[in-house]
This record gives sequence, structure tokens and C-alpha cells, in this order.
Amino acid sequence: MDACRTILHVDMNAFFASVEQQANPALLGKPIAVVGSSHRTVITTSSYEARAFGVKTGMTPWEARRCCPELILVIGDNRKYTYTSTRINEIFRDYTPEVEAFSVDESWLDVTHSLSIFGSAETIAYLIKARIRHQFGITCSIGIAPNKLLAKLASDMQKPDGLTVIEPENVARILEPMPIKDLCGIGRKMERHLNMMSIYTCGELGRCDEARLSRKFGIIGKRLKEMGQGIDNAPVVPFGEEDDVKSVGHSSTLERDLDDPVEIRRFLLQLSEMVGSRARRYGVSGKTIHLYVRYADFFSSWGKQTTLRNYINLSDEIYKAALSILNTVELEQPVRLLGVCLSNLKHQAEQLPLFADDRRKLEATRAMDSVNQRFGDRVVTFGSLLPGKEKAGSHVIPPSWRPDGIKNVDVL
DNA sequence: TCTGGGGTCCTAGGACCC
DNA sequence: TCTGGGGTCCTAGGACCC
Repeated sequence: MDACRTILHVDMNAFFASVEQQANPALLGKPIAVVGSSHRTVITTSSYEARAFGVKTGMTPWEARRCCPELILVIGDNRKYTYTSTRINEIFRDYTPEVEAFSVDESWLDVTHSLSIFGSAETIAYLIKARIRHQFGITCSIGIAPNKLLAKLASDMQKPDGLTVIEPENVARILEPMPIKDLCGIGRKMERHLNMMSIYTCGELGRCDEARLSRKFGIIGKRLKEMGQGIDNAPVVPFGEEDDVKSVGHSSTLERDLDDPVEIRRFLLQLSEMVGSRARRYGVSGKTIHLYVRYADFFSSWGKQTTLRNYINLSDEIYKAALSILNTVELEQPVRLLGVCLSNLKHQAEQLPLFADDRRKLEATRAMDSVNQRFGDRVVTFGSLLPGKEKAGSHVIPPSWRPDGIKNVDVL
């Protein structure tokens, strides 16, 4: 096998909430939760003070207030989080160029080749913790281990402000009693399936017959056994070397359920414009359009996709394709959520359209994009969006957000 | 006052071609 | 005309992560 590596996993503690508490010292030491502006929002992150009352991610503000009547709700400010996340990742790169952002608040660092410079992985971890605390006033938990899987497991073992080392010789002892769902990649369903096979701990998973796992889970079987043994050869993939983006999508829950076709179409156009402008910024176009609808009852929903002959990324072309899908369906209930996603992507240099009309359309799109990039999304938009009775509520970025440019979106 | 948003990967089944 | 197999592309849906 390959040479022994040393990997750090850095997990920012209650990231969005901690950033807000630093930005407004009146919130320090108080139970707070970060939410979106829509009345249909959920808790994105809560401070440790709030978690002590049982406040959890995904709760509605109403549920959260029931746990914690003093809870302070803060509407998320994405610019603060993306700015802080980007600066923190710059700190990481002072210690190794091999930094992979897993999400807005988690990164892996391969420090194997930095140990001789800084002495030890623990030293690097302490330096990083001190700098983040000094510069941003927030804490993180760091795991140190021979691979990404174990480093992530380690960073979860002490929160907040923890530092946990899993030495190669201790892997088996630590994994033996560890519940399988603590492994990144084993969720609720997988846990249940494994439990039905009498597998509850990583130790049991690691000893399980590979053929038995493969019969049940297919090609994942081998991987599952390895996970139980703490084996993970996945490399840390640094900035700019990731796989190409595979899809670009936006979905949004409406402020109120809609059944007016005109309003539904207007919202669809708005989503198409968001998808299109991001695809153009990435320099990608795609030929599969996916439309997703969730109905008022929350539980029933459907998704349909269509694949075109041509690659597109202009907003009105995306809209047309999404609308053509919508038109094939008789809506059964008012609509709660709409989503549009562009996939089957091609990274391409832009071609000048053949016809003058199309060239003018492209120029108008570029002008619109450049204004929006300077002044924020949707300052300039299509006329039919302007009546804007149904403005989308502002969303807190999903924690899976990564700084632009982390994904490889270069024009070929 | 019920229940967010952005992704990736995998599987199964069907259409179509050679 | 019937039969089978492999490869590719497509749609639909589910599981997982943050």
C-alpha cells in the first residue's frame, strides 16, 4: 500500500452562529440560531448555548422556540460566511498546498510533506486553531489521522474546540466499539440495513465477510468493509484539481403555495435565470433539464427530466425546456416548492451565434450577467419577473457551499 | 407558524444500435 | 424471421453528505 500519510480534518464549530456572535458581541454567550428570511425557513445552525436546550439543525423556528424560549433568531448573511470561509482556507494553505474544502466549514489538509517544516501535525493543528481564534474569534475541532475517513471521525470526537489524534497503531482499538453511523458515508438507511445483519459497530463491520456485504450492497460492499477497518485511500484533492462540476441547480420553497399558472411560470423563470447565470459564470452549458415539484402537502412530489439535442445555458432556453416539462403534467395540488437543474454539462469555449438576432440576445445576456455580478444577483432581470409579487425569500447558503473556483470550471 | 437548499453517486429498467 | 448479447444513452428514484 502507499506510504503513511498524515491528514487533518478541520471542522468549524457552529460556524454560521459563531460568525454571527463575533459580528455582534451582544449575541455572545446567548442561544442563537441562524435562519433564512422566509417564514418557511428552518434552523441552519445554532450556537452551543442553543444546542444545550435541544435546538437542532432542521427544526422550524417554532419548534426551536419551544425547546428554548429565549432563542434569538438571526437572519443569515451569506457574504459573511463565504468571506470567512475563504480566509480560513487561506490560513490552511500556509501549512500545505494540499487543502480540500469539503464544505463551507470543513476542510481536509494533507500535511504529510509539511511535518519536517513544522515539527508535527499537532503543532500545525495548534497553530491553525490559534490563528482562527485570533483572527475570527471562533473555534474549530481538528482530527489528525492517517486518512480522510479517520481524520473526519476524529474531529467529531471532541466538540467544541477539540483536537483528537488517531495514531495508526490505535485505529483498530478505537474503531472496535464505534457505532457504524459515526462513519462518514453511513446514513440512517444504511445503518438500518447493517443492523438487520447484526452489524452495529465498526469492529463488526470490518470483520464481516466481504462477499456477504457485496451480495447485499453491490459494489459498495468492499468499500463498507474497508470503512469498518479504517481503510481509506482517497487522496486530498486540492483547489483547482477537483472533478468538473456535474450539475447546476436551484430550488426554492415558495412563501405561500401557488396554484395560479401565471405565478408558477414567473417563479420558474426566476429559477431558470438563477441557474442560467450561474452556468454562464462557470462557463458550462448542459443538455439535460430537470424540473422538480413538491406539492402543498409536503410529502408528494415528482421530478422529470428531458434531454435536448443541443447544449444550452441561456436563461430563457432553460426556462423553455423546464416549462415544456411542466406543460406535460396536470398539477394535482398547489405547488410548495419548485426546482430547476441543468446537468449533462459540457465545459466549452463560447461560440458566437450564427444569426444576428442570437448575437444580440447573447450580448444582452452578457450585459445583464456583468451588472448582476457587480451589484448582486437579480438587480437586472427579465421584465416578467419585475412585478415580483412572489419574491423568493433570501436563503442561507447551504452548508455544502464551496467557494467559487474550488470546482474546476475552467473554459476549455 | 409545521418541516431548507445544493450537490454527488448508484441502481434499475427501457430504447436503440451493432 | 427469430434469438441473444454487449454497449450506450436516457429517465426515474433513492441514499448520502454538508
